[in-house]
Amino acid sequence: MRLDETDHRLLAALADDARLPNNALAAKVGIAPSTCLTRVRHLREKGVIRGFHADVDPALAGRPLQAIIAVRMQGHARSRLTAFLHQLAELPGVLNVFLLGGAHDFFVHVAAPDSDGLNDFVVENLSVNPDVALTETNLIFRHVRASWY
Amino acid sequence: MRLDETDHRLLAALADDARLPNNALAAKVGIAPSTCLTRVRHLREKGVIRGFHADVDPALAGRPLQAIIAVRMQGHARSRLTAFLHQLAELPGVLNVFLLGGAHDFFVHVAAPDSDGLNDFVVENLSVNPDVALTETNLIFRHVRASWY
DNA sequence: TATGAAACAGCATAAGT
DNA sequence: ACTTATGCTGTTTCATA
Repeated sequence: MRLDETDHRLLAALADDARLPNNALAAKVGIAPSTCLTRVRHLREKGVIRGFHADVDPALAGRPLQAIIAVRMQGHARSRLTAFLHQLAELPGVLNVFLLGGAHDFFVHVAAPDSDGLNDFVVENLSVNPDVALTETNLIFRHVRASWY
Repeated sequence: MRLDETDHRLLAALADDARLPNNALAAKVGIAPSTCLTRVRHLREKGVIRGFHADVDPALAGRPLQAIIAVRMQGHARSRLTAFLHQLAELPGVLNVFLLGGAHDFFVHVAAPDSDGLNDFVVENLSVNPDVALTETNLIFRHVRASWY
């Protein structure tokens, strides 16, 4: 699939404001509303746009403490990596999970209510798992969601 | 600010689908549309909802190669951390920037068109900066955006 | 394939209970 | 906080180029 300049401008506009009405979006990009509608629909159907999400501030939603936990698995557990990836993503407070190549196997981006909650998360969901070799918790002081789009 | 059960359900629903119409949202949560409208407005005004964004697949938008680059700064550059944080967030291809406590100062989550593009990013934006002590590039094989909400 | 017009449907808003 | 009513805007379809 090939994206032209107009598509990129549509993506940029919707990444900035997912609720931009079709009329306003069309005007912003310089095409007719009907054209705009079909283009956006195509972008969704092709999977270029995966969805529209509200960006909730974890701190104001009761989880002020964020961390990225680096996880290394035991060598023999390689076959279970993908299953574990999705298992982690279902846990409360988990924001993102990254499957990596390199020194670590996972980065788990998590938001916890407090220090105890974070510790509990690591112990109960990671350390307790015999496939997990080691974890390394990095506290997040600031998180900037970039505008790219 | 205190969030009740209804607020949490609103947040969960909008985090899942930012474009859910107010009517449908109200029905889903079990409140009247007008009540729903005012509650969502409050959540936005208070900053609990920071915005609504389209989730664009970087791979299908011309940037199939993702990485998380760990960055350590020189000791004397601590005062410039925040400025650098926002500077990084403006660069093309940058998805997230995390300011950390611990062994590393930053994690930079970036999407590049290819291997050369990724290398260029690290060299031109990080290595070239005298405040940067070292970088460690971790390739991302899979990325799951968790459903928490 | 993009456009423009016109009919339709559906929502946001604000009143009153 | 809910219900109802109103005005309006987005959305869709179709014909056209």
